[in-house]
Amino acid sequence: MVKIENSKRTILNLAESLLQDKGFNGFSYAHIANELGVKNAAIHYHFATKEDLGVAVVQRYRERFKLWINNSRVKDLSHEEKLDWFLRIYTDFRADKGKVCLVGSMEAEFNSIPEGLQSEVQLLHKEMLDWLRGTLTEGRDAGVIAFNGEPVNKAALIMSTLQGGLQMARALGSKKFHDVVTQIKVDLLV
Amino acid sequence: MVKIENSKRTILNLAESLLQDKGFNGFSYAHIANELGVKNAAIHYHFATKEDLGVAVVQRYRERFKLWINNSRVKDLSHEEKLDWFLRIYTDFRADKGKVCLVGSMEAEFNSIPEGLQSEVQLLHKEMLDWLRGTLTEGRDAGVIAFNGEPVNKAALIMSTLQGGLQMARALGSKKFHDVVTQIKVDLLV
DNA sequence: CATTTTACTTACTAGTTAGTAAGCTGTCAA
DNA sequence: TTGACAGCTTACTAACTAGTAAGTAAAATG
Repeated sequence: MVKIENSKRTILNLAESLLQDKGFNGFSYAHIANELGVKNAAIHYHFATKEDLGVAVVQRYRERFKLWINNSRVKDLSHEEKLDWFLRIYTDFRADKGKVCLVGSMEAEFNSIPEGLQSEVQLLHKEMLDWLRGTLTEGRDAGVIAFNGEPVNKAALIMSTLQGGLQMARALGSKKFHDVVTQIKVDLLV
Repeated sequence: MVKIENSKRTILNLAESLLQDKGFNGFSYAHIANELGVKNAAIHYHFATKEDLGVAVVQRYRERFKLWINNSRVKDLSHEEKLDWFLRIYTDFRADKGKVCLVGSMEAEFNSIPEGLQSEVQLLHKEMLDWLRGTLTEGRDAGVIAFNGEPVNKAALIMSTLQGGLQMARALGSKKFHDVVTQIKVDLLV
């Protein structure tokens, strides 16, 4: 028996990757089991249902996001740097690796995923929007970024743009995503 | 035998609706067959494979878009009205009906759909981007809209925003999508 | 009227899906 | 050293998946 170190985390990592890659309806327990060299029952041992697995992936992501934004490495950045940090998550960890946002992937097939998962996605989306809204408000008050309209709407616009942009990058290449990020910044220049 | 009038078109309509609702991996031939009150073999008679069906849906959509933009009802609109027409497609026919864009739905699960379908999605996305880029260029030249940066990038941003915005509307309600459209317009005001 | 074609149905297949029940084995604590 | 438990495997199920082959009834065609 080849012992896999920290199986639960390994399964979560793989599930997260598959979610961003193929969507919730695009992967199966068999995919995960094969990749890990175990039987599908081993996955069910850690996560009784596929809904449980999906929920666990999103919950972990939510906790990670909360940790990041409350960590001094991000908290103590300037307003501009905070925005750059947020945009870099999308470019470095997603667009350049052909992945899409967890939120986007699951909202696209929102009506064909379990209810518990829908709720988690809702919460994650709200939390990210909330942080972005706050950062935009502070940045504009400090005079380092500029935009018309309500911060809450601008935050929704930027998150939607990044979400849709990652999907566009799938079909039209990651260069297109970088162009979109460039335009987001152009639209925020003082 | 209850004869269904124009079955092929009825199947395409239902498939298009299901694609926007649940994604390519989220519906089956059985769903369509049940809804139409026929057997799944009847669907295979019209569309041999699921890939064929998906491709036909996107091709029809591409032709429809081409017809629209070349029709005088759209062609002869003012620059502002053209943009409004484009945004209204998303609000009236998608957000307010809980649907997402065909392009967005299939790009989110791009890596788990057949190749022939990927190509069609690519073409549709390019064609829509191209029209939007042209419209933005003309509008700015005419002085009725304003934005910084390249029209090609602004077009990519707006389409990404709409695509991501529809998905956000799924989880957070269609009011949020209207807010995003408002912000798009705010960002284009002279 | 005979024949072909259209639009199906019936009946099936092989593969995949999430999920389960029971058994096995190495580790660790008492 | 015994027993509990974690972490699996083996072996299975029922439901669903896309897809197929053969047959049928009605309409179109010649």
